[in-house]
Formats: sequence, C-alpha cells, structure tokens
Amino acid sequence: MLTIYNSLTQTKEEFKPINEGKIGIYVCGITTYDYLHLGHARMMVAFDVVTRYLRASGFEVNYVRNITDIDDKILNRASENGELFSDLTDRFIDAMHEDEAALAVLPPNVEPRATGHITEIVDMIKVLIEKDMAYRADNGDVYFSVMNFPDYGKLSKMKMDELLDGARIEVGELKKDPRDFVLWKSSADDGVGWDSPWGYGRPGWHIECSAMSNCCLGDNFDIHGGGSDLLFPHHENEVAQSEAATGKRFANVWMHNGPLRVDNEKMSKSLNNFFTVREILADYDAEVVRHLLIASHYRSPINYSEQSLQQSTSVLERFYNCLKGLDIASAKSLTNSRFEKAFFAAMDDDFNTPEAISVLFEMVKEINKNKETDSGLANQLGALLVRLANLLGILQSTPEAFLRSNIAVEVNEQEIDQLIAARKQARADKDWALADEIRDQLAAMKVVVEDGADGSGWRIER
RNA sequence: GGCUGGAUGGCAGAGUGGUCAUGCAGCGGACUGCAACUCCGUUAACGCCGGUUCGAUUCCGACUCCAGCCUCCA
Repeated sequence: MLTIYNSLTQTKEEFKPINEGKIGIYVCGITTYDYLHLGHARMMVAFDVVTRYLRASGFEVNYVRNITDIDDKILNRASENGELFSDLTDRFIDAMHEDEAALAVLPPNVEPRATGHITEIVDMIKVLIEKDMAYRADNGDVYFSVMNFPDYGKLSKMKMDELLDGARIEVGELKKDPRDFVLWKSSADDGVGWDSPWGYGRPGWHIECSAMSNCCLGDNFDIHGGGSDLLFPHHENEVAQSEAATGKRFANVWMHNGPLRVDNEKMSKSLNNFFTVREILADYDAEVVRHLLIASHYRSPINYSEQSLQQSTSVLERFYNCLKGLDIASAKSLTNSRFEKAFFAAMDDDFNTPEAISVLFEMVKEINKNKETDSGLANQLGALLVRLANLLGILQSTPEAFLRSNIAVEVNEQEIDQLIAARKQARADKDWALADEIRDQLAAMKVVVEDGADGSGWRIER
C-alpha cells in the first residue's frame, strides 16, 4: 500500500488516484535566468524518483513540470546582458536540460512554458474577475482578492487575520487589501508584454502555475509538488486562484521536498551561497551527486558538504565493487525476492529512499558472500540490485566505467596496462621491492591495484 | 511575533513502546608476499525536564537549541 505525506492534511495518507491506474502530477519547475544549482537539482531528483517509482508500481504517470520563462528577474538579467529575454531563457533552458540529463533526471511528459500559455492565463484571470475574485487597479495591474476566498490559508495554515498583522507585507495603494497578490502586471509600451483586456502586460508568477496545471491536467488532479519554500505564498495562491476559478478541489495531494543547506543555511540564489550543478559535476561523478540527493528522505533537509560527496563516492564504490565480475545480462530474473519486497515496502512508505538504499546494501553483502560459492545466485541478485537501484536512478553505469574513471584524473590505460604487466612479472620473480615500487608508481597516478586470483585489476582512486 | 518541521552513536542517516537499521570511520580476526577488494566478529546513540506505562529514544506536556516560510527563491 502506497502512502504519501500530504502537506495539506499534514499526515501520511494512503494514495488513491482519481482515475484508476493513472496519475497526474504537476511540479513547479524553475525560473530560467541562471544555471541550475544543487537545490534545484534536489527538487528535480526528488520528483524523478517519485515518478520512476510510481511507474514501476504500475501507474501510468503524466508528469508535468513547468518552466517560468517570463518574470521580472529574467527581464532584469536580460536587460543587464543587453539581450532579448527569450534568448536568455532559451539558453538557460538548454543548460537545464543538459544538467538534468547528466543527473539521470528523466524529462517530464510535458514541460509547459509560461509564455506558451498566455491565452489560458488571460482566460483564467477573466473568470476570476467575473466571479469577483479579482479586480483591476487603476494602473492596469490585476489583483486577486484574498478577502473573497475564505479558504485562504488552508494549505500553509496561515491565519487570514494574522497575515494582515504581518509586518513585512507590502502595502501598495493600488491593492484593496495588503494580502492581495498580482495576477497581471502592466508593462511599459516598449517593454515585454502581451495584449489583454486590462492593457498591455505580463502574467504574475502564481497565476502561471494555476493556468498551466489546469491546461495540462484539468481542474482536479492527483499530486502537486515543489520545494517547501514554495508552500507559502506560491502554492497557497495557486489553490486560491484555481479553486476560486473552477469551484472544484485543486490538487488532492501536496508534496514538498526539503531544502538543501550549506553551513546550516538554505542554499539559495538570494543568499548567494549556491553551488551550480555544473561546477559540482566538474569534480564529481553525476551518480555521486545523485546519490547524495537520495541518501536523505525527500522531506528532510540535506546539508551539503565536500564530506557528504566523499561519503556518496564510497557508497558507489562499494556498489560497483560488488557488481564487478558478475554476469548480470544472462542471469535469470529472480522473483519474489525478500529484498525486492523490502525495497518496495520502503518506497511505498512515502518514498523512503534511505531505507530502500539500506536494502540494497543488504543485497551487496549477500552477493559478495555468494560470489565464490554460488555465482548463479550472485548473478541473479546482481541483476535485481541493478534493477532496483535503477528505480532510484543510480547504478546506471558499469563497474568498469565507474571504477576506472574519475573526472578529476586523466587516465592512460595503455600506460597502466604496461605497468601492471611489469608488476606481474616482478611478482612472478618474487621481486617484491620492484612490485611495490611499481604499485607506488601507479598510486601516484591515482591508480589502485587490486590483486585477485585471476590476475591484477585496477581502479582509479577518488 | 505567527505558522511548519527538526534535535539519534565519531560522521551521514532510517526507524521503533520492550529483541538488528544501513553506510563511512574505529577495533579484533580471515584472505594477501605486503596491500587493496572481500568476508567473519565487534564497540558505540537516541537534546533537557516531567508525565503516562510493567517498560519510552519511540506516546503526552514544558523547556532549550536549530532550520524553513511569513519578501524573489526548488
């Protein structure tokens, strides 16, 4: 039985899709004006694991993740660069796709862009105005009228009146109520914008997601996800806009992934303490980064450090060392394995990846024990290990490729082979001094020699 | 100030009303020419104070500390 923690009810609930066997999921993507940082990667990996697992559980998943490609930050950055905003967003969307692919994040089924849905956005605002849930201010801005939506606060648990007291809510003279938020912003005549019944302008951030989720998944859908930092006000506003417009329940389940921290503070653009995905991938294997992101539960914070990357490296080395020498391709598939059951039980419990990974380690131990005595079983378990790990998006490489490469080290296989051969001869001659000298030489090249019954293997030190 | 979540062994990180997390590191063995890999064994934890209970790290309450949101943010 699959259970998911629902932020709306603040409990783990048994998951039941609206339409049997099918799941619609909408996740707030990113605003594309810079490279992906590790916090973005966490969100993408978290929901990649969710969708992979839901599919493995037999559901047909329609995964929608939007792109905010019109926003004041984008416009400001483009103007700083002296380029068209669409050139800027196109460039960073391409970069995002590259980074995602490196991290083995599968593309969503649909990736709607805000600028591609202006019609739907305008239509939704029209409906809200008709229903007296929104109003046009004198300057052409359109605001959502929070006062007219009594359920406001039900997702974030913020109290309507306490929001009023909040010292930091801006009080614009254009707004009727300080809690109101913008749906449509008027643009200067020579600025970026679209024509609308309220004048030339551009959409507010919150309405984009309401319009795009509605367009792709309908009024009511199964799961809405995003970073925990979006819960208020973004997701609260989405609920208000969508439910006010349609009169129906919006998302059934709300999932929020935890933050990525650096020195115990959230990694974010505004704190300027972020590491981009590409700079980390210059030093670490993508699978190592991916492991780091799934080694903690998706709702918990992760504290990023060099040390945590080192730990993830050790973990992957252990996995790949285990797979080394196994014949997985021709292994008969193992059915009804207790390991598989335990793995699925862990994942069924609100996608408990750390526990699922601990099951994989138990398999590693079992495989290593059986390698010599029962290679058939070891191969079968190895195949299962890879299949389960793949559901988490790890162990997608081969032991040779993983263990014999390191982004930070240049590998000259020919030279290594020659030295290994020379050392083999020295060992045959029982010239231990020479053999050790060659091993030191290899070590200087970051090559670790491993002597086995059938010759010496090697791997690259990380 | 309001809302939300957290505090687990040297580190990372699950979980549970009584009996094993798991990984890294450590310790003792096996294997090895010596190592590495691997195997066997092993040490060690539940913020603080009360309460409920035969028994609490796990449930309840107070306290301390930490983080997120309340302003753009995954």
